[in-house]
Amino acid sequence: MAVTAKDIASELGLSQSTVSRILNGDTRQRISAETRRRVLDAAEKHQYRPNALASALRKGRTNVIGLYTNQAYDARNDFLSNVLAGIQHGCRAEALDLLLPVGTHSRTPDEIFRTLMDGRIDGVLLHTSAEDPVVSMLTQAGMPVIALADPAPMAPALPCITADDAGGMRALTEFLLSNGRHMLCAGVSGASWVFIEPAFQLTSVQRRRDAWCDTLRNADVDSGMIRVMTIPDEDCEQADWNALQALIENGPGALCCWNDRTAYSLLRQLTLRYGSIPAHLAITGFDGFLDNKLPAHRLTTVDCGWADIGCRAVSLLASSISGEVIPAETCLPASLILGTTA
Amino acid sequence: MAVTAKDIASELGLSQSTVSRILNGDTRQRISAETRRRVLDAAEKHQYRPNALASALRKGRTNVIGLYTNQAYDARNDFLSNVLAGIQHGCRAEALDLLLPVGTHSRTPDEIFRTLMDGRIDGVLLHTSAEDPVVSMLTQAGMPVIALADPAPMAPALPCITADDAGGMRALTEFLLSNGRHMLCAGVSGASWVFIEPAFQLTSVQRRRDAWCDTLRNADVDSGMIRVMTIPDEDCEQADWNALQALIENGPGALCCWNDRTAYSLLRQLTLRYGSIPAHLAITGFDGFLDNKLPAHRLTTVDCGWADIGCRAVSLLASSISGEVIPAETCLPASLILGTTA
DNA sequence: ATGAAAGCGCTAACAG
DNA sequence: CTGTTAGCGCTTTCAT
Repeated sequence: MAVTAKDIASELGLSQSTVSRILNGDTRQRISAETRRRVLDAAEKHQYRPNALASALRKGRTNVIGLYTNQAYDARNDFLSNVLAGIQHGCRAEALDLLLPVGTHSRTPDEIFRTLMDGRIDGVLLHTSAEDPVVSMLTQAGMPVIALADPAPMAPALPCITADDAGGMRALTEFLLSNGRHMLCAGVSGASWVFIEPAFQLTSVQRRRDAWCDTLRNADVDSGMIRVMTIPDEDCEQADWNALQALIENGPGALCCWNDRTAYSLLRQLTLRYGSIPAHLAITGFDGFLDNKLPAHRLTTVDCGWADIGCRAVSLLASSISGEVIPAETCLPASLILGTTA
Repeated sequence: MAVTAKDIASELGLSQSTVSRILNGDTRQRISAETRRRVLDAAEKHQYRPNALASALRKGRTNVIGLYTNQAYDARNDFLSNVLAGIQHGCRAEALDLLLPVGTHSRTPDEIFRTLMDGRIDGVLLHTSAEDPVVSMLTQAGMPVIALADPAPMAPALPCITADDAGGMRALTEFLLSNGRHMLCAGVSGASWVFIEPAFQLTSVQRRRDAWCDTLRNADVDSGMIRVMTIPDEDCEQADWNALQALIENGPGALCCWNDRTAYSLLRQLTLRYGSIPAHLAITGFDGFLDNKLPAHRLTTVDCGWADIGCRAVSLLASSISGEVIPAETCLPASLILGTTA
């Protein structure tokens, strides 16, 4: 059985509250150097460690935050892996621990809400869709919350941390217009500009698409050559390949995928269908998830710094927990990664 | 402020314990259907959720387990990513949540031990070196523990879960001998057999190396052609390339890397030095971490099912927590993955 | 400078 | 069938 403050107190003939006071380094009251030493020694000797549960119950503060995502955790999920690594980093800086309440997908919103609100955590990092009822339940209950990556349009009050979708996409598109494969340079007409996005709508998707369209229009690209193509999910296997094929075989073009996962699936499909990536195509992604094993190609993409975002999210949440007012949106810069696909 | 059982009790004119009893579904005592209904309704109405801290404090059971690793969590760490995914899965099955105590690297063993023993967790999954003092501190303190992947030679009592290192390596080596690139077939003499392992010694490394050596000797491979090469870390950049080059340019050979990470680094180095992977070489790894983006090669390796191991580890830990005796070692099968590198 | 006491919210033994 | 009581281990007034 673990040794308690009470044990130490009775061994030393002191009251438990005195022991607690000393061990907490309470500076407001004066304590005799003598007693302090005795208590500290005894604590050391018995390997005393305060019970975090009791302390948290009393203080109403656990120093644990939770991560709630509606995605199944999966080693293949680069986004989650990267963000999680950053969160861990941030937790260390803030002296917080991280609780991963599991099975949060595949349970009812109500159950999830209960799990999240059972007193074990001080705040929650959210990565879920805007329609997720859990979000509003949490905010209504007053749980400190930071949304990761996507501002929730339905809950404008929800603070969030994002990558600079617009800035990153602008940089990427300007690169394509000025320095990309020569067939695409601003002067060249006849090049097709295709933006590939998923059927589900996220704020980040919209922001990227809009920045892309705007940048092209500002560069006087013929709007007849600009096209947004929707795929059901994130995988280009499901794309409308009749349309895509027509575009591809018609001449030079840029296939701008809304994120890296879609870009990789596009590269895969092109390789399968054409034997290799047609040289007159520029393919780009967005996220900065580079292959760390055997890169057959280095994707041209935008580094969102997802790990930094995870880390920063924790520090924001910590501020929120301690009652500070935090900005509605914190947007971190995104930077271009020049690969070989554009 | 959250609504408590006491609130509900006073609203209904009942005692708090009655409320608690009903909400816990205590079946030992009979409760009037009438009261039950009233309590349940009130709980529902007020969105009552029991405080997990108070409950845990009282019961001495938190239903949370911890993961302690001496590695820094990193999105690039395939092992951790895979195991973590499996752990999450296992936690769901056991109705446990997972606490990631952070900064466990970069703190003193004593601090880590304190963090792990502060009452928040019922058991710990370990992934660390055998010499880590935290391990013996935990076992001595009676904390239920399962070691992941590597049996700790110093603490034979420590239950662990492993992949079948020997079986997997045997299957892999036999494949090389019988079906691999034809220059290596059993009949062909003059082929070099190199096992590449790290300077640090783990049980899994030894088991793999021994199974490899044994299988070759049993196949009557000239022991003069068998060689174990040590690299400082896991990266082949640091290998003795003079020796390696001599072997490679001397004729056909198999370069058997102790794990996938080393194998990928070897493939990278070979590509850098020779322009491509020399056709007369067979390269193999061990782990089953395949590239999910743009595989330039598909590594021939052994699937250890790390996610399954993570999942199973949780179920073992759950048994251990509830007092059951669990086997010293649980070894899960490993299976061959036939790629293009051997 | 230290002690006594109240209580965080819950469970579980014991009464009745 | 339900209420009373006694804690779990800690923090935090309020006394002394």
